[in-house]
Amino acid sequence: MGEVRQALDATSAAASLRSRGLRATSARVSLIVGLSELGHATPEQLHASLVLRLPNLSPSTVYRTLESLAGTGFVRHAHLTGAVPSYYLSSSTEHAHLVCRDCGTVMELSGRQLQRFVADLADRRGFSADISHLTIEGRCTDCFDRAATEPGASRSG
Amino acid sequence: MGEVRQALDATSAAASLRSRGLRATSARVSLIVGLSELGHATPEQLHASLVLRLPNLSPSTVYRTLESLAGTGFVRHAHLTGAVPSYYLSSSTEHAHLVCRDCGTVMELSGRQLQRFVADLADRRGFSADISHLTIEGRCTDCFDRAATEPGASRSG
DNA sequence: TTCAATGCAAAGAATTTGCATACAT
DNA sequence: ATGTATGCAAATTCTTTGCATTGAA
Repeated sequence: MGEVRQALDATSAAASLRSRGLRATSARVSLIVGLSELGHATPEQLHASLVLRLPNLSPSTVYRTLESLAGTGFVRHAHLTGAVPSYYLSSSTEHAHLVCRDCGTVMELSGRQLQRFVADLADRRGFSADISHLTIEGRCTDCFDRAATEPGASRSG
Repeated sequence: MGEVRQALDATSAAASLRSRGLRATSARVSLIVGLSELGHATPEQLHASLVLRLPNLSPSTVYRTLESLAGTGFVRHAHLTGAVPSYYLSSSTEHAHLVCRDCGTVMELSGRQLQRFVADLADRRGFSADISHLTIEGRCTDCFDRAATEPGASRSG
């Protein structure tokens, strides 16, 4: 499920915040560190995770902080689970997401791997795709094989 | 915004319902006709549109009916606007959606046009993509050109 | 007649907002 | 000291559920 990307420590999280003109409060620093550990998380998931350490962290702070961080480009969101936005640190290079609908695994698809497709779309349709918002649902290798092996039972309904 | 696909008349909507073992109530028939006119719509949009003609159509009926129609494959949904599912008649062939984030136009991208990309994904990542859930955000030709012409102003603000 | 489908209203869940306080700068 | 960011609680919004009734078959 969660792949650790770059475990961001509190010190550099604070520095990043200040460099963007945001205050390095403990809630905010914890939120960034937590998000870097989780990889991708919805506001609720993030709050649930952080509240274990910060018992009086309020949901509204999580919502507001994520929005504020998204405003400065510090985090981005994609719609990995359909309804609710999942946030992730935007420090890595631009990428789309592959989401397995059976096991929930999230994989990244680099811009390079999408290059030809994006160019094709521009040529044929005149459409300039924003790949950082792109989520591709489907099945990962394991779940695909499993589904072929055990016909009838896949997972959650 | 809305492109008319195949305007489904009430008679054939009723017939389609019955052939799937569903009852052809007036609310349900209107919902299908309305959806075929709108092309893509969220439950709320659809209710707002239908309630003009059916003043006491309740939101819950729209939610329940869409779910029931989705269960029989009569409609599908995609996440065109991010948070909320947009429904559309699944009568046409499998396709993904291109959504312009500036003007909101929704275009279809046929499975054929995605073939190479999907094959690539399978080869390189072992990922079996479900293109009917695929939504690609970006800018259509017009909005792209407009953004280039009028720097600074992108959207209806 | 029978039971799926509906409308209504209440419940629930998720997110936003108002405001006094706390705390980073 | 200053004003951003926070916690709390209330308010909103969206969606689901319970239940008596309607109406398609």
